[in-house]
Amino acid sequence: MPGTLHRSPRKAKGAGAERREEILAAALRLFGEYGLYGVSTRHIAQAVGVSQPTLYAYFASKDEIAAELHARAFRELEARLKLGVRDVDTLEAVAASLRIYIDFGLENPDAYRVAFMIEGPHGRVAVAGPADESDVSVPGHTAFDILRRMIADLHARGLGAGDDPERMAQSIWAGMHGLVSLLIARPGFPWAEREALVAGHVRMLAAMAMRRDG
Amino acid sequence: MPGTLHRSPRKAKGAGAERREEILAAALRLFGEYGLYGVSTRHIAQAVGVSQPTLYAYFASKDEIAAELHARAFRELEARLKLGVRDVDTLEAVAASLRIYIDFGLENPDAYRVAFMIEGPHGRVAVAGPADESDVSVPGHTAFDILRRMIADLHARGLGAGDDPERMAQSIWAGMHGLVSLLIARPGFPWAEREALVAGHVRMLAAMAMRRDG
DNA sequence: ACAGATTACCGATCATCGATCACTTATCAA
DNA sequence: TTGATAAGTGATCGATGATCGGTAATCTGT
Repeated sequence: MPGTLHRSPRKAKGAGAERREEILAAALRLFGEYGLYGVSTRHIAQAVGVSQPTLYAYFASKDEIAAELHARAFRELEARLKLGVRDVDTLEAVAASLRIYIDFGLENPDAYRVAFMIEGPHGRVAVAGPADESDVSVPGHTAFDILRRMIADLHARGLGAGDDPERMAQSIWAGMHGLVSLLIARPGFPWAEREALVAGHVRMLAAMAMRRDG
Repeated sequence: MPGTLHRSPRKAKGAGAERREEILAAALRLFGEYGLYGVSTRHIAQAVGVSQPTLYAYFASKDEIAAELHARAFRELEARLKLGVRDVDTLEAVAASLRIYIDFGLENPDAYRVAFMIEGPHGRVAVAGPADESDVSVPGHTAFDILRRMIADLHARGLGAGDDPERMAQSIWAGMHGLVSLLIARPGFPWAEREALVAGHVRMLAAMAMRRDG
């Protein structure tokens, strides 16, 4: 007698798309704690309270769950940057804008890890949507564009004149990603006090973005 | 009749510890190309030309293979740093020392990925030896110590006086790791010309390490 | 030359993994 | 009441990391 069930599916009416959110919430928590490859689809299903095949009614694969979290993390980061990056006339203002990125990563290590630090198939970072990263529609490019525009803004004001703005933006991005990813990946390292470390780091990067000498 | 074999084991006399090296070489190449979780123990065994259980005669687990590669990558990096980091009296000299780290990562992306970028069990970076990263015997701390001493050297000469040397060293390390890991992980991103990007990045970091203002 | 110990290796097998399948149950529209 | 649809399940697939008992080649001591 296969397929017999004694529990009642659909606990409440119109549970429709909420299951999908439950799955994503559980997956985000578990991926952050145990890593993408340390969590099985059965673990996720158990955390949600459904059977394992049920996940495949909402996602085509485990990677697609990670890709959705990846895309959402980028959208959240972009939303924060759009709200937070305003005037960039002083070093403190530039540093504050850069902190938005770093604070996002440190406050959402699960999302940041899923978005930036988990190796996907073939050693590449998992990307939702088109696989061609030169496509500006790929999540993450919008976030980087905000940084790029900020640097271009500074350049138009005659700051950071000696360097190509594009290169400078990439250097600054790398500087921010490096600190966030290391703080997340190596919690056992004897780091300096975090607030001072982050504050000094963003001031360093902001100063480099604004310096007038070559 | 189980266990029957028609090929001859031990092709040449005294092949003893060479198998271990063959396994490590194959694993390094495959991990770099397909990622730690994109390569199975059967793939490694096939590349070496042995059966899969044979790997377990030389390593306790797949993770131990990765851990050995991790430790070797660190030793190689440390050797390069010890040889290359000398006088740090000019900005160019400091930048050249920092380039040793970045060039190592870009020239050995397989090793760098295994050492710094692959998430291990429980989302932590896989580490050979003691799990306590505050232990200085952990691979990687020696490499960082060289950087720390260089920064302390600058500090003793009255450069970078405004900042805590330890914090500065961690910021610089993060800046280097960020660029290397992003260049490796996101090859499809529209990066600026690599040589100019790297040269500008290390000059930026070196300038921060040596600046006299607060 | 021979016997025992050691080295190096293999086929078979295990639990678990991501994924697919046929099937059942609950709900709703006609 | 009936048919369609949404939602979920147990059984099962090939592949994975790891373990087991057993075999063939080599070495050592006599």
